[in-house]
Amino acid sequence: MNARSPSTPVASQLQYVLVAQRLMQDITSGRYPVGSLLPTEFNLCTQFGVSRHTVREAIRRLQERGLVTRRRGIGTSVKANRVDTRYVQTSMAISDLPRYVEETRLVIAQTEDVIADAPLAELLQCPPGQRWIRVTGLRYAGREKLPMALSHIYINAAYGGIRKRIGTIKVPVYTLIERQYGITIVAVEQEIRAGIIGAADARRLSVKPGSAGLVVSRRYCGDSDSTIEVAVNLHPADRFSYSMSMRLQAATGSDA
Amino acid sequence: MNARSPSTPVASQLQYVLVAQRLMQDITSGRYPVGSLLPTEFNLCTQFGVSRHTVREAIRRLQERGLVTRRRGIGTSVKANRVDTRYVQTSMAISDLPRYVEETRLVIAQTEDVIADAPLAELLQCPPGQRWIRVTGLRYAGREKLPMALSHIYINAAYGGIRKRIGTIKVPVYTLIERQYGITIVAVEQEIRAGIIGAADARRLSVKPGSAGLVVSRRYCGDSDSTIEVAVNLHPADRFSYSMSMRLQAATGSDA
DNA sequence: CGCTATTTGTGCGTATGTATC
DNA sequence: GGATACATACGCACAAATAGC
Repeated sequence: MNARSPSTPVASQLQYVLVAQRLMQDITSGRYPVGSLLPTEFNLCTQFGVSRHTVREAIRRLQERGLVTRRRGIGTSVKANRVDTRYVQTSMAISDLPRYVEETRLVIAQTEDVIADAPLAELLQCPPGQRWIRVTGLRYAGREKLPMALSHIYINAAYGGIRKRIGTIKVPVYTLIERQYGITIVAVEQEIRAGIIGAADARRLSVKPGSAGLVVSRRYCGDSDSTIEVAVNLHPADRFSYSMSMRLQAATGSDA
Repeated sequence: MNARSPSTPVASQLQYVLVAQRLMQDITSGRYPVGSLLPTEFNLCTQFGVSRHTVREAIRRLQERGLVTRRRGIGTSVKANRVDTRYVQTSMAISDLPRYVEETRLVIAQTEDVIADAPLAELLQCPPGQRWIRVTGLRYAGREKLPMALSHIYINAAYGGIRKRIGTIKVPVYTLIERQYGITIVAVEQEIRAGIIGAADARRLSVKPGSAGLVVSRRYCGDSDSTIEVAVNLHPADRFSYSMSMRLQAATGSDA
């Protein structure tokens, strides 16, 4: 179709893209060194023969990539001469830690004391023989009839005081612990894997035995990596998916 | 939890910030639920008594925060109703994705042109009928004999120039595109779900048909949410789990 | 100190292009 | 083809921050 050389980028007919590309070239080539000022917007307008709106849209792209900063009354200064993916911080919004709990309700089926045997100690990352409380229940989303998950929540026996409050209010268990014992969850480790739902769990979840499920295990850590709570949720495959998005964080122009 | 209380004084007199705040409130409050469409730009103009330019600037802020996506001819749809949580992912950011690829090798089985039908267009978030390139292959970790994933990579036909280079070097496909076409991946959306591995896929992965698998779909977005690449990986449940850790971060809260 | 010129930031109006239904 | 809705692009005016006189 078009005999363009393989290394040539597709030509965009968009004015502001063209201007942005030209400026990026001029920055990477060293025509506008790091620390120097770009020509003024008005200057670029006449230079490229486009409106100020277009120039600003082009510079906005440079700014989003962390190449320049703009300061009112000063101008647009070059901050970097290449898009550096190493230090570009990716902030991500996890869709559901608090929201997940707020919009679902946990119906508790069972609460029992357990002593951590070897495999459980592995999961909880605690020495074997420790006492824990295991809460088992079904989690429902909104007014859905079918449960979205079968939950097993393990609580360190040291925080057993919250036992009676679980399920009574729409607050995550770890928040209950944080409030009552004045501690803070410092980190969360999460593992997601797939699994087959066995006969017993399938009956509780109202799915066919042998169907696929998503197992989400979360470990809530306090100071010095101590395990405060571990939640294991088994989701039927067709009732839950885990999604998240990561965005490039635009460098804030403030050179604080 | 930095929800703005109604009594909080509004520090900014900027029109587009005010409009953006109002819209964010209406999204988080559920007036505009996730999946619904925002009023049209023209509609918002009359509603807030501002110009379209201002409305667009406000919506741009929502877009930068990952709250909405805009599609020409359709409208502005709500993607999420919460800007941020207390937790920020530390272990697996965009910067770590390249490493994942470097430590694995992709053996390509097939490369073909496809036209996006309705379901594929949904996955790729593109209009139906568009041309894409689909690369199918098996991904191996280290020197393992058994593949860790069956990969389907969809590449926008506009970036077909990288076709021959895939698999030849240990670099992610999206990096190839970024380099050759001078564009930047601005966001990544990821979805994880469970599924049953069918007969054909099971044979390629050397697993028993009907066993469980983890499906990880990643969508790499360029500017204005355009889809540049989509990668769908099907992992046998016993060969892969997705883990990450989040550490508490001081609430950003900075709306500035 | 105030004043002015410069430069980016905000905001308005309008027109046209393009994708979707 | 027409209606709708976002995308691009032009123009203009004024505000706010800065630097220099």
